[in-house]
Amino acid sequence: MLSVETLSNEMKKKGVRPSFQRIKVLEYLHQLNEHPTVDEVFQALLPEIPTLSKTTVYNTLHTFVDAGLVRVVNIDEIELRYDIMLSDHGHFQCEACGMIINFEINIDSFPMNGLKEFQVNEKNVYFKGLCPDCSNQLD
Amino acid sequence: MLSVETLSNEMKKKGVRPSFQRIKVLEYLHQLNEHPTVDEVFQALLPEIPTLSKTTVYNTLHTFVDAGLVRVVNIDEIELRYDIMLSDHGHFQCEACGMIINFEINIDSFPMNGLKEFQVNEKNVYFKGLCPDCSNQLD
DNA sequence: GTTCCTGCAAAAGCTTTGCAGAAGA
DNA sequence: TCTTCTGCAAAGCTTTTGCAGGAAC
Repeated sequence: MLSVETLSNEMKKKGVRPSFQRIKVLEYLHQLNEHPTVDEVFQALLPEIPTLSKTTVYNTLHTFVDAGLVRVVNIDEIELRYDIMLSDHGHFQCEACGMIINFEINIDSFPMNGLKEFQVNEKNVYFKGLCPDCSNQLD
Repeated sequence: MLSVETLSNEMKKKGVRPSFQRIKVLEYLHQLNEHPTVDEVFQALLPEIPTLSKTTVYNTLHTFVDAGLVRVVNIDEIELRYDIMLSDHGHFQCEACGMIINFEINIDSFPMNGLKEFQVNEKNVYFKGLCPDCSNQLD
């Protein structure tokens, strides 16, 4: 559990003003360590912040993405998801239960052709399939 | 330019009835060889098929995806895109002009950990950055 | 005092659903 | 005849925008 000061400093370093709502959103992303949708963040914080509005969650997540505190994960075909883990990694989504996990992957070592003159700023890898639990249940 | 028979056979092989609208959509995907959105397909075919409805484009693309004739590309954060190229490849999207290109990539050779017990059915790689043209214009 | 943040309400945009008529097997 | 396909209209959902009040600097 990260302290409020740690979270505040993380934001200040990126030029984001640490409001109460923003601290709570960032705290939630850190402790969940998953890939929530906007609505999941909103629903999770609503009991603690009854006056919270979904607009604020949108604003906050956009601010975080712009500041480089959070990454957008574009696996789900309906809703955007947000990931606090900024280092290069892949995502795996189970087609049965929908869960998303990170996995280590060395993206720089990819053998690729045709991008020699391109300036690559962002690399994303996502796989889909069945997680072990769902795979066993289907047997 | 693929003939109507070739396109029809491609559909029949996958159990899709080759209607006029479906042939036109598949023909467009083949000849464009890019990654259009639903609306781009719709706008492109509207002059030729003035009675075409966007619902039909949605229906057709869903049918194609279900039949394995087309893949969904999930790069753009707003709209879904459709790709006629079924072999493994990566996508690169230019952050300035928005264009999307395919690039060769040997996904099976990825060094990865943590997915040993997972059944992987689909692999996606997309990069973002600047294409050579936009990169030069910014200099 | 000025700028930034929050959150309600409304709008916008993409996608899906219901359904009736048309087309095809 | 029976199933499938098309396309209009309406609904559903996620996300964005406008704006007014409040908080922070």
